[in-house]
Amino acid sequence: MTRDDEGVGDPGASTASGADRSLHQRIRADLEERILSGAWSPGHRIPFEHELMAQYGCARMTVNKVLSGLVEAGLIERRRRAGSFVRRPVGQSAVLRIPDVKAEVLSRGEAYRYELITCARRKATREDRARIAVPAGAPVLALLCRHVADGRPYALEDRLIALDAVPEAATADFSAELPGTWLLAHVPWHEAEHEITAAPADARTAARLDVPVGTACLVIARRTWRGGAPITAVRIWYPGDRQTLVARFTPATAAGR
Amino acid sequence: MTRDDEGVGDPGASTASGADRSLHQRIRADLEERILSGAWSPGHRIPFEHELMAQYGCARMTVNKVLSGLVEAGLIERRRRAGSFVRRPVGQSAVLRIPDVKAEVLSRGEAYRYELITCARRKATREDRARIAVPAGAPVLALLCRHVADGRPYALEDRLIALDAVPEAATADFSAELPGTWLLAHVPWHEAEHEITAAPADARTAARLDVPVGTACLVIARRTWRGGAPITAVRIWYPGDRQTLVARFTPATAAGR
DNA sequence: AAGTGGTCTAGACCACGTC
DNA sequence: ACGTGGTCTAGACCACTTG
Repeated sequence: MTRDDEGVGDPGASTASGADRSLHQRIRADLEERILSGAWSPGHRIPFEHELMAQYGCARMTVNKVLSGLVEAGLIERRRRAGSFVRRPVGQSAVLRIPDVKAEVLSRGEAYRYELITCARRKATREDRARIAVPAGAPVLALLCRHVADGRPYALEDRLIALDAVPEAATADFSAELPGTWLLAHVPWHEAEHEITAAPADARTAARLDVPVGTACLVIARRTWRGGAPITAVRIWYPGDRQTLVARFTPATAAGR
Repeated sequence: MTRDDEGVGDPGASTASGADRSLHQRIRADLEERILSGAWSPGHRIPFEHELMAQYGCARMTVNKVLSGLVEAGLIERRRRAGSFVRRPVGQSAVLRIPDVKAEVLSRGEAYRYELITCARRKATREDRARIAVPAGAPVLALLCRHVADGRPYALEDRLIALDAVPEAATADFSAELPGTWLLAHVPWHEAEHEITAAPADARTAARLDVPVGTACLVIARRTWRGGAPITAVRIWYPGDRQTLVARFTPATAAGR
């Protein structure tokens, strides 16, 4: 009756790894291992709920919780009457984490410094409004700042903040605090869009980054909204030879978890 | 006793949006809406399970399923005795989806063509082994191919395949089928790493992409493993002025969902 | 038509952390 | 110590889908 009188469904439970976790966690780990190791390849039919019940000697709700979790994680899909099947990994798509600049530099073991170059309040120009969708004439804060690693320019940050959405930004001291950090603390975002592209450094950008004109740069543009209203738009220029974005992941992280 | 005799917890259920979904889906949508809209800001304490039970007139397991789902989605965190709280959005980090080249081109509404330029089987050179960690002397397949959109070179793909791991690749016809697609169908990957960088096009690459030498290119390098064994390493060069990677997401997608 | 998953209930005991 | 979440049970009815 209890889950302890069944040994069949608990392969390797006597080893350290299977100990002292909850039953549904052990079942989930078992199934995930089979899927991620390839033992159950995409399309493979997972045992029915009643079979897993018998194997692990537990109630149906318990295996159901596990299988629902695997669906939410994108590892399997379920069809009534047919069964549960291992999902094919998501196309060629992938997921990439972009750390913030300061954390990035510090994690490379280099000294970090930040410099505010310009900070101007103005009514949004036509050019501004192409970057951040505020109404005509709405006030924006335009920031230009430089991230410095071990004394060398590391990245250039060019940011607009919609002051209607974030009026407190007008009085914030961005020479002391990173704009990104300040915004995150004061205005949680709810939607964001990233655009990554390669572009040659124009004369002004090249001078500020201390690289030759035309140097291939990685440009990351991020725009964030809160409830549909634009908050900020930022472009970060990285000289291409110094910066790479790296991501490591498994299908589980890519598919939904 | 049943869930129908309670009106309090079901705001807006009479509208079309709340109809005919399961109870836990409606509860989840309710809570997610409050969180993502900012009505419940980060740190806010969500009602206790027993409160939600009363509000929605349902069993504890039902609200528990909802709250567990929100944890898995990274939207809340729960502490015994203390309660459930809205999570702070993940740092400056972000998530980016990289679609595969063919889907990318077709989604832009352009005609897609693919050309195999070279396909060579060889023992891994020192240079190959810097890209793909196979044993010395192990056989690899080296492919070079071009993706063409509306008749113009769109991207250059430079790929190595470990033949020890994927012997069937030796006999595959890569002039007919995209290597990436073929691999995905024959060898599901389990770990992958991406590296994104900007680099100037060297003479040979520039010629094959039909751009001036030195053009800033976006280079995406992807390596995949199966159970720790390398399968393939690929570099895709995109002329920077034609290609941008775009990602749109909410904290839920970034945090773990 | 049969069997699958989808959903829900009304209990229960336990572990843990805050009070 | 108390109340929270964590987990689990042994049922139940329903909807869908496939054979």
